[in-house]
Amino acid sequence: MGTTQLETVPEPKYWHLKTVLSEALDSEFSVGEILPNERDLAARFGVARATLRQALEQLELEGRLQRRRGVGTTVAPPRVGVAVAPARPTWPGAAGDDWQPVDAVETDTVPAAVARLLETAAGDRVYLVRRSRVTQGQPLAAESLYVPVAALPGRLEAGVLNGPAGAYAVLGELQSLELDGQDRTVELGSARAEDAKQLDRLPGAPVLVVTTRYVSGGRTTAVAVSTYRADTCRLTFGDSDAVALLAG
Amino acid sequence: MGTTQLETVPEPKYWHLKTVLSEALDSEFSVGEILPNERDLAARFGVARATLRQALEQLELEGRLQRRRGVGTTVAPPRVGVAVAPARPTWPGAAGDDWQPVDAVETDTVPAAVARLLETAAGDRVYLVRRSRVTQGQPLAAESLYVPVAALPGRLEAGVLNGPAGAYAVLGELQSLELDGQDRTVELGSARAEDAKQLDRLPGAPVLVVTTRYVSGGRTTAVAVSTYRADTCRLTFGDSDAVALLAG
DNA sequence: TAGTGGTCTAGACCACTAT
DNA sequence: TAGTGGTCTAGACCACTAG
Repeated sequence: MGTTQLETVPEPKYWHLKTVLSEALDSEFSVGEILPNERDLAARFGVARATLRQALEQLELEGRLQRRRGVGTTVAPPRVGVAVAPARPTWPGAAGDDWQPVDAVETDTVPAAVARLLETAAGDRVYLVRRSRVTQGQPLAAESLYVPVAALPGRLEAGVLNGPAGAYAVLGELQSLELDGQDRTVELGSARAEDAKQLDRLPGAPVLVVTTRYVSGGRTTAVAVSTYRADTCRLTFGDSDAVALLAG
Repeated sequence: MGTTQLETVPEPKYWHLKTVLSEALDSEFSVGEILPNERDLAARFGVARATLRQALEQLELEGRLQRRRGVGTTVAPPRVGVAVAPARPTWPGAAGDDWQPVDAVETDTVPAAVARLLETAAGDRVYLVRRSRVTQGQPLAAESLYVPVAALPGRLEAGVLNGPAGAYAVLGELQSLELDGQDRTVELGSARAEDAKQLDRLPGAPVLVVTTRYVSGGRTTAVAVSTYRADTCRLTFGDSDAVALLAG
């Protein structure tokens, strides 16, 4: 201990900056308020714009900020809690789910990861149903539901598939099957171009990818890949007993 | 259609780069293989290093790559599926869970979000138990478990709290209570310095934050905040029926 | 058209790991 | 000590939004 020198912790500037900004957001800003632009902020803190942006990116990742090109940076509202797992297994499109059918097509191009779950071979035909989930005007999630054509009792004509009506048609066929169970995985991903558009984000935006496997008759009958905006969503996996106890 | 000009889509360079690299990873590299260093890669693709890094960051976020300072960039193995929700609610520390107790302390500083769930007031004493989850030598997750001192039947002396033994002591007290239910939320976060260290990542690394609320006697008795490495983990929420069917 | 965030460059230096 | 990824700079231009 021959020196009084404080332990030199070369904490990165952007990290320190993030902390400072985070505290400022708590104390001096309210939800929806617009921050100064990036050039001004960088100048105010005496750092390059790229460094400032690194801090802003982290805060956006944590759901504290919202940035929109051409508009500015605003203080984000708290994340929305989104119920992901219903109390009891149900098919997608069952009464009471929050999804809006968008369209449906028949195809044979299936992501490798999905094909593995469905145990389909290359070239097998599947219905692809696209849906979206919206609350209070804000798009929360986009979903692709894959159902092997062979898994449904009736074959749907290509003519009826277009648009939301087509999506309803496929979902309707599903309800006639008995659902034995389902399981889910959650992982981090980045939005593909198509999803990004639907989510009102730029391609590559961080998303929480929920993969749901529906089991019927001893085999996987459908797979849903739902991508939730990671900046605005908090996924909830409820236990109805616990919820009931606290609510009562 | 008066022009043969292809639609000019100014796809960002880093996005295109990411696609190219991603395909190369699929076809030309195997797990664990070392990529050329960033300066060489950037030169090879004719872009600035910062641009190349933007593409690598995305791929790392998606779990395709693993980068380590001073070492290099390697092709990551597929994400590990981590069971997050046991078939039936159990207290943390119950027989068979994968967590290793690290230590425990008594404190009155609780994150605001946790205090809200526990319905504790400022100054209320809580036990803070830290645990970690490891598979095959790789740290997967770090956890902070908060239990109000008032919620446990017996008061633990400060002396017994240090180290893993202290953690076991608190967890042991919990088992004596009846667990009515639990629920969980999953959201994206960035690793705090302490967690980052435990996870062998840099501060700010993306993590999946699982918040579990344990309900006993009609109130929230404990809250666990578990942070999983987002790059290496895929959280699974199993349905034992479905799993049993597929396994059989 | 003015102002915003998004992309990109060509450097520099630092922190860390392995030899 | 050499080589890696991590941080940082000071610019430039582009894509988008709104008045």
